[in-house]
Amino acid sequence: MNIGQAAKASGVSAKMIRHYEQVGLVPAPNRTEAGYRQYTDAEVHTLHFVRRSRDLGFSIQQIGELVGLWHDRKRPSRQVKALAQAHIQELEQKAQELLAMKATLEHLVVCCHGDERPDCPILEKLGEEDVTPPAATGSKNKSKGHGLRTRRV
Amino acid sequence: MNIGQAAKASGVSAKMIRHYEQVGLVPAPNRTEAGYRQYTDAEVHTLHFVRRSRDLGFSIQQIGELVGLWHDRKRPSRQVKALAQAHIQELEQKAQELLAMKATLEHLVVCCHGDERPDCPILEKLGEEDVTPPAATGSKNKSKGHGLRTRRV
DNA sequence: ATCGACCTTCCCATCGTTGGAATGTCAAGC
DNA sequence: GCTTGACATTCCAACGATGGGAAGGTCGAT
Repeated sequence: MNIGQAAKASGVSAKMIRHYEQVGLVPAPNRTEAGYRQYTDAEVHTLHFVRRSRDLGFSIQQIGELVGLWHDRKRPSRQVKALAQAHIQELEQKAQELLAMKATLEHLVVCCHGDERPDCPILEKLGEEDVTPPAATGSKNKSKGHGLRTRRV
Repeated sequence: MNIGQAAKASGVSAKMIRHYEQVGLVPAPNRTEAGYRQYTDAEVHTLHFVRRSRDLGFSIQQIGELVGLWHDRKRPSRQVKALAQAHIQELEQKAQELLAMKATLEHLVVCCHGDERPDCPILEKLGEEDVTPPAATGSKNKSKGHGLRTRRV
């Protein structure tokens, strides 16, 4: 299987397959004499696994761990579960941050009549003091870490 | 005001102030003979505005528009409101995507006993067919655009 | 004069993904 | 055979926002 077919079969673009190989997320496949990558079904399967992990928002590094655990038949399921649960926490936190922003913005938006007149409470509030006064989520977690971005498909 | 003071006063790091200037988000301030940037209160105010917009998850480009509207005394508030509402939509969509991932993952996690035994439904499901079967959010919106990431503070 | 705190510009890294350019290879048609 | 088009290869750069650091200039105070 060439990289193009592997891409179609796995749902990972050829570009990304090469990238994943380069960063060591997946092992380098065999090559033809001309240098073309040749993928076995097992390798495509791994790529598919990676793709679905990515769809769940795992970072490359986390996926690396998942793939490692996946290939290790003796891993304790505890490890996998812990990884997944930690990720659930991240997802929850990110979502709450976004929703907090949304709430703040909605709070501003309802004050703005949104017509042809120039006076706009949204801009005024943004220009004045602290936005986000209403009900901080309690935890002072302002999320420092890596971005946790959603797929762009 | 030097850039350091402006940074403290506005909540935008000196690094980012220079960056914003470079990408044209804020105008270049006057300089001393030695080349030091000098910020007026009005400029610091603009930086503060930028900072708070950033806190609400607006992209650089959107903030550019907001700043433009902010400085234009005659803008119709309708424009601002529309911009804000569009952003609310983005935030909502992103949050829902994250929560959908979370739901899927939780669905996998409850199936895993998470002990010392190696069999793990999480990995099995990831390795098999389509994850995310339970209740797609209806909209096929897989969010293509720019990342919409949360601040790292 | 010298020290430390500040400023300047420039380059690099992150994270995941995509784009392009320049070049090489394969399989098919004429 | 030879051309053509669809593939493949590599390398280099970009996005978004931010941080880190080097190498050097400037300020204020002792």
